[in-house]
Amino acid sequence: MRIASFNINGIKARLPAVTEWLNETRPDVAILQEIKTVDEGFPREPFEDMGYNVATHGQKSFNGVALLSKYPLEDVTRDLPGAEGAGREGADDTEARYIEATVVGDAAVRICGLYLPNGNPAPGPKYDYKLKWMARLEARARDLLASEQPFLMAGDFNVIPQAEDAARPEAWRDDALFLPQTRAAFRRLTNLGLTDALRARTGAPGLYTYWDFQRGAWQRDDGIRIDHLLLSPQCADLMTDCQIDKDIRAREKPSDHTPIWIELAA
DNA sequence: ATGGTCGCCGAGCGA
Repeated sequence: MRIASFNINGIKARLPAVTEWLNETRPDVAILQEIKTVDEGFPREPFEDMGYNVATHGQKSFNGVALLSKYPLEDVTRDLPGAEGAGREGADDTEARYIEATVVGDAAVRICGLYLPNGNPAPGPKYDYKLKWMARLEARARDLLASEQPFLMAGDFNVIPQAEDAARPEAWRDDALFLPQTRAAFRRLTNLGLTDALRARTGAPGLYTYWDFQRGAWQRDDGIRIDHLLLSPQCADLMTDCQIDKDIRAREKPSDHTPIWIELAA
């Protein structure tokens, strides 16, 4: 089972690029971030015509996540648990950043698709929201770990885990993506026993998933690794490959991110 | 030091 994650930066602008990528790489499951539309605005038909089941959690203009799967999407849930006042008016998290579903191939895998808050500027309320969100994600990981079912958390974490994950780490020193508190919160996830799939496969530096549209970042390979696949122990046992589709970033009208994928014996 | 680029939509915000 091949599972890919891709921050597409707007489905309305990216539909041709996304369908081309899917046709070429044929992932069984695609985890999308920043669809930037309400559910009704998401073009389900092109994906359904390619054999994908579709589940979205959208909002107007910003954020939004989606799951595409050749297997049925079972027990779909939206929103990360733990928001204060969740489900009521005035709840403190109204942003569409999280979706979960179970897919069953040779084994059942719980898929958690996420678009973690950027958090800039830091310090400030946006950074506080990011750290709270990461604490809620840790709590969700603890609950899923207790169930001992294979699961993975995948998406745009907006976290540069270590200096080697940036071409110019000094440029990110005061950024919400790289501040010590951010990296510590990410480390709490891996310390729970979740495996950073790409790092488990290779220690090579210079592997990035995002290059800014500005300042010729792509041309200079001035990138950062912020899109991650974190695997539960039972899921990591099944991994046979993990790679970044770097060439997608070089195409016409690209997203500023590029896909990352894993192959599971499931 | 500043400005540089995208996508959302139709002004400015978020990244």
